[in-house]
Amino acid sequence: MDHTKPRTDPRIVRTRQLLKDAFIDLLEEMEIEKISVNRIAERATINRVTFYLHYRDIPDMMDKMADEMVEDMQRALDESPPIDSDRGDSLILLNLLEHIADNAKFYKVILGSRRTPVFTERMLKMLSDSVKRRIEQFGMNDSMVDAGIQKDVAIWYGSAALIGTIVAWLRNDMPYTPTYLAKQFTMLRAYPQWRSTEGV
Amino acid sequence: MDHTKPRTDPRIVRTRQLLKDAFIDLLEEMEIEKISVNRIAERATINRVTFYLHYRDIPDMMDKMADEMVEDMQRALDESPPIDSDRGDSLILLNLLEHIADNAKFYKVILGSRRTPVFTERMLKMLSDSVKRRIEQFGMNDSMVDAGIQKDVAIWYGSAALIGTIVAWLRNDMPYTPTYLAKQFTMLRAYPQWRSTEGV
DNA sequence: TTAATTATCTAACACATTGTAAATTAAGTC
DNA sequence: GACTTAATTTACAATGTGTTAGATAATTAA
Repeated sequence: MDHTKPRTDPRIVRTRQLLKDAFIDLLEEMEIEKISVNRIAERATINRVTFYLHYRDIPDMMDKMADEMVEDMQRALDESPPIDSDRGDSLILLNLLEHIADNAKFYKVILGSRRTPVFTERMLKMLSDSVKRRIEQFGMNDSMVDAGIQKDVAIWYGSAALIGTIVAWLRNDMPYTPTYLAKQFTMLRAYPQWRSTEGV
Repeated sequence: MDHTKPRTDPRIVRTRQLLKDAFIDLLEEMEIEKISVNRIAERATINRVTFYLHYRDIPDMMDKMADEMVEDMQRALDESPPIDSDRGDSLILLNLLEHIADNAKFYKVILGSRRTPVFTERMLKMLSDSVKRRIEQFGMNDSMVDAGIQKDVAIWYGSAALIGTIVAWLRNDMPYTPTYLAKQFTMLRAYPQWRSTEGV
């Protein structure tokens, strides 16, 4: 089999980049309901017909952008050092947080927008898969097992807490450094979270 | 001032109910992008023009439905007994979970749909306000304060974990009873969640 | 029960958006 | 420089949007 990739035509790269940039641009300015293929093409200075040569429709474009986002995030996670130190867990997350901070404009628009759930959905899936793998590899905390906590509930809880915190962090214009936030995660996991008289 | 409410015309009640039911119906069948005012009116056996007598457009309709949803949820929370027993916290949540279970069809469609973030957004806001009020009333756990956990991060983390777990519970067709899930919440808050070698 | 009120329906309109097609021009590859 | 492929232009039918004006039906008040 020939795996020499054909090196895509620069025109394709250029067009897709222009379209994606235009989309992010528009998302900053208006609700997604108001964004049409017309507007995207106009903003990208690309003919509308050309849009359809690359994407079936806007949701299809968003799907593909979400694919790329997840790939980037996964790459950031994979670049992390192996877990060996006792602070390994926060270090892994740190790389992800730093990757997000480095591309803050993109992530703030895409994850912070109130009407683009595709992206948060995909990120949630990635993180919960990741949490799941680790739980299956290492098992749960003994005290959790003893207490009768269901594995799937722990996965739902943990991954939702992660992504929700990251999204809130972005929406609030990242008031903490990635390092500081990563430490907060470690502590939130390490300490019981509420007194018995609290909670919703 | 005269506060005798004018008792809304039954035709208005009927029409709005038909429109909302039709919308939920369609959301079960197709992605929101494919739902038009045309289709909603047709399914509701209501003239399309009549739709515009009640709502400005589809997002406006969703906003109003989200308002009503939050009102219902808040009512369920308010009906809860005051916190006096040492299991008070899980009992409060229990009423919310039971309310959701009682209206499972509606909530599964509305919160489970991958493209209707308005509703999860609003629920997140309500829950995080609720978590915030309690934290401000009772303060955080001493061990959390000592560890230097930020109040806002704790709020983000806790409310995102709550809503994410509830949404996952719905999407998985509620494999646990409300009571059981409420207990899981209590335990997840009471025990450290990961060993030091775990986490994303 | 009748009269007044108000919600819904009908038909029509201008306009935007969608998705596709065929022929032409421009850019990139070999 | 010849070949290949991407992007453009122009055009089209179909669908959706939001609004208007007048007719009809249901509700309420006298």
